[in-house]
Amino acid sequence: MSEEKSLNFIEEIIETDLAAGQYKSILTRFPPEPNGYLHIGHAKSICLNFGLAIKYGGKTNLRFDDTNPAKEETEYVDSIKEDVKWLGFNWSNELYASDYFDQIYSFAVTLIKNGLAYVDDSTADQIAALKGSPTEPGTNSPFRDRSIDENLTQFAAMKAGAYKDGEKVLRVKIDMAANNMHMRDPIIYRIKHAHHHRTGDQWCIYPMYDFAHGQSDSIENITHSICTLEFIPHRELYEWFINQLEIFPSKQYEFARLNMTYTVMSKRKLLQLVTEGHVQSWDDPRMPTISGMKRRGYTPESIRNFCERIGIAKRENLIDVSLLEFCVREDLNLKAKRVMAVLDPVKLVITNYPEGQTEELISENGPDESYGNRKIQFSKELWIEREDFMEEAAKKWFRLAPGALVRLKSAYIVQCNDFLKDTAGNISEIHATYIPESKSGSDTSEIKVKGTIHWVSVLHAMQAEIRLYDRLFNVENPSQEEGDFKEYINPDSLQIISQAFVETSLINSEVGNHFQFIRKGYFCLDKESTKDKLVFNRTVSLKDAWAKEVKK
RNA sequence: UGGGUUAUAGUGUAAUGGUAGCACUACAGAUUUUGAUUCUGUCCGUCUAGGUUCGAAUCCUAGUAACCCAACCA
Repeated sequence: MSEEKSLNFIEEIIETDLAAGQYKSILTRFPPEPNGYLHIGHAKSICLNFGLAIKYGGKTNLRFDDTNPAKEETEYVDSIKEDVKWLGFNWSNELYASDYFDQIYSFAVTLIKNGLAYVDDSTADQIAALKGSPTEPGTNSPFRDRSIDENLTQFAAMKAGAYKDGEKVLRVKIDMAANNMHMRDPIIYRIKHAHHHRTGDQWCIYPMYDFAHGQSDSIENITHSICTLEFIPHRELYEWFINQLEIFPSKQYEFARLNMTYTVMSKRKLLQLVTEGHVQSWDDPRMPTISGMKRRGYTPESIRNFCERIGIAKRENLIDVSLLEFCVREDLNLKAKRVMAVLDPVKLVITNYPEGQTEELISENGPDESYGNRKIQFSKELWIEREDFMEEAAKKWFRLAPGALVRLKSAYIVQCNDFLKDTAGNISEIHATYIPESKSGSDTSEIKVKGTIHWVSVLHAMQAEIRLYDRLFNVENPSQEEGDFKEYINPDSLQIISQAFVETSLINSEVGNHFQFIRKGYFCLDKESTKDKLVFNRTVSLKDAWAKEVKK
């Protein structure tokens, strides 16, 4: 029957919890900070959190971790919601950490009342200096022993706006000698007179991550709070707050974030690429962002499948981008309508075909009948791919060359008998004769050819702009190289072909349609396309066995 | 030289003391009106050294390496 698929470590935990009756059902959350666009690494987290809830009959909240007004914007909130939906997931509740500011404030007051938090007047530098180092214990702040009443008064004054940014902070009283640096009296509230994208100017103090994230989890009754490895040291604090505040015991689990070859995956770096103009925008098709991949023509199914295949574990990883490309091809192979387009055109003249004659031929749209057929126009002069002709045929060359026979896809077999060169020595025109009885679908010629090439009729072709994308960086792991990661940007990551020719049927294509340009790759219509100027993005090339042969 | 986390083919991920499996990549072949797809096959692995055991990727001991932690970021 169905073979057991092995569980990842989080699924094992959940199954154990469920079997023990610890929870009736699970509740997960996807908690982005709205300070940038989502990337493929977030997709891994989204697929995990939503996927777990789907698998075990639970629910998932979308919660924005918006506790730092200086970095967060509504534009990012909107893009994040769009990207999660596009990936195919539905959240139970759209929530914001800022929804809980009142509640979190009262948690802080509780800690003060219990003698567990104090207002510290030290400067940032002083606090850092007293923090010690990983190998040396810290020192207690001189403000650590303020009275509860004084702390209460001062904290209220902080909230009321009596102080400037940085003048005071609220810290929690734990242990300045703890091995875990996060337990050395962490700051839980800071003063920031900044406009918040949702609460406006209502607050001038904001909770820190450690005093907002876990509290939000707990308020929502999140059962499994899943984050990435770098938060492991925060877990001890996460649990400390839950115990001290006696709130719902959400549990934190950590998995390894996604790294992928030839790209970067930090919002900070991606932001730089955008603001410094190395790419056009967050949704530039070369970006590892969800919106970039969408625009490039990747499908949600292929991304979800990719996330499924890479698995969930705790060790550092660097996933080969070719696995993502495989998933994209696998999906597009099933979905993309086949059409013909010539990217680097050279003219082929069928010398024995009647001048002025046009023929309507039938071509299949896909690998089987369910895709249907379409009509294509054939005439005396055709555009073919420059690389499909060789003046002197190489070994194992199946394409056009003087004297060689080749099939024009869905049309006739032709034989090349001449070619012309321009003054610069480039091939300017190729002459061939066609074999009338070799017509596709009713071939009685009994001629076998090894090569089939694509073409479009000169008379009927439409001009189009085609954008080819290559990897954004020319080293596997730009973040790990010496110096600035931007030194490793691939200067040729975008190639624009302004004079390509595509078949007429493409006039009706829409943004979001996927095509296979036969023998050239998968393409989609770009959002910058207009009726007068079609613009296509190459999503991914086809595997190319000949290119490999040439390399050898 | 503190604490934490992780080590399985080139990459990623299984095997929970009992035949080291799967996918991608690479390579070879078959089919093909896309040098695509599809199909078949091949190469390649348990961090090191000891130990326990009939039997160890798994348990024990000692090493080694990588990553994370000293933001009023998340």
